[in-house]
Amino acid sequence: MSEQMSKPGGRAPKTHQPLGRTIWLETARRAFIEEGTAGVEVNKLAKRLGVSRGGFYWFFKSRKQLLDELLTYWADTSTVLFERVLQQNGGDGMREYRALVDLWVDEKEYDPKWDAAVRDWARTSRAVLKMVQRVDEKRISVLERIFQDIGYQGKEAHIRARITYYHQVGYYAMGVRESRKRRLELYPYYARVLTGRDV
Amino acid sequence: MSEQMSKPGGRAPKTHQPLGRTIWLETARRAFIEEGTAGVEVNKLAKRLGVSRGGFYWFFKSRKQLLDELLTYWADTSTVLFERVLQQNGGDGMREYRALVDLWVDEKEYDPKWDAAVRDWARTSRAVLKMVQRVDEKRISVLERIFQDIGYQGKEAHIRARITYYHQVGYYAMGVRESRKRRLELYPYYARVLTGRDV
DNA sequence: TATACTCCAGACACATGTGTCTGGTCGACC
DNA sequence: GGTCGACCAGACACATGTGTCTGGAGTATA
Repeated sequence: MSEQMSKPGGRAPKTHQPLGRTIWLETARRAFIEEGTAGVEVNKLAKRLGVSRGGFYWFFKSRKQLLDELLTYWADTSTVLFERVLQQNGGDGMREYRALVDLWVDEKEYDPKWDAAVRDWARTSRAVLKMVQRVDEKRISVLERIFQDIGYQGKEAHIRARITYYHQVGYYAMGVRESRKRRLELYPYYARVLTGRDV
Repeated sequence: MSEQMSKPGGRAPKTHQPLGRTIWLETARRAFIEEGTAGVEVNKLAKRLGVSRGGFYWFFKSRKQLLDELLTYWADTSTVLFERVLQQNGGDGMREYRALVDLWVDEKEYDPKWDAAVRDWARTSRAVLKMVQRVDEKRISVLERIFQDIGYQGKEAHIRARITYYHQVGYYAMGVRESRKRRLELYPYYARVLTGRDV
């Protein structure tokens, strides 16, 4: 969420974003992850919150506006984690690679379901597709940088970045459910193929 | 499509599949690919066909039955193409690999959008997810066989099969749009990483 | 020609979604 | 204590979806 917090000072000091708004948004996000856009219906959200729809339209102009905000929310928060990997492991390619995989396997900060739901949405909406593609490009360029740091040049770094990223997207798109233990166990095998280096 | 054929006895000659039924199904399939399950609504299908909904319920008990048939239809037709690759290139791993990639790049017989739409659906339906996972397993075992034919043993063949398949699923899930020319141009680079062999 | 069967149009009853509007409740301020 | 603004309940009008039912066309069969 960008900046609609609290009311720290007086009655409404300055940008008093009323609390209820973020609750609607977060509820919408959860419903969206579970059921896709079909789940983001004012009726259903109100039922989840145990209130009537009356308040919703005080915060949002329409259901469409809510969906738009959901998308920009995702876009705003979806690339920072990737870029942080570069900042925190500057230069050491294999360390960067490892850090990224940890991010994926942990599924704490990075939520693949959030990603997958947006990707579904993109299938039936041009605007969403464009947004998702911009995010994907950014992420792939991060991966490309990692493979460059590992020692690959130009096109090979790019191809390895794409294979690694597509592979990851496919993994989540397929809805594979493996234990963390097994994923860590398989890690070196994947790493060897994808990085072409011993691990 | 399992077994809702005809009415062999009557005047309709033999297996006279009443034409209308397959038209409804095929229209549903197209709508499903374009808009997901939300597009498979009797109202919209009727509008597409320029008729009223009256006839639909003569062929189908309900919208749910139509969706069920759509799923089994997909499952029945979705693995045969993969298995044919093995049958037609028996033994020669690199030929098999090449044949499979041709299948993917051509997008004539194999329709990735049909796949992607079902995968979206699986995100919000347990039953569909199970079906998709069974199909994925079958396909991966075909790929595993290919990598075995290339010369990899046990776990390595399995991992390479999974990377290749996940990569492909991710590619389509991301909605990448590249020219056939460019995909063929990149082919050797991918092949070298994925097969670990020169091409 | 009479009959029977396949298939469709359109009305009905019902459910569920959206967005608007009116009338409140509640707490913070003067 | 009165006022004002943030917020919510619930009714309304409307749209769109499902599934049922009735009354047919149209065509092949007897």
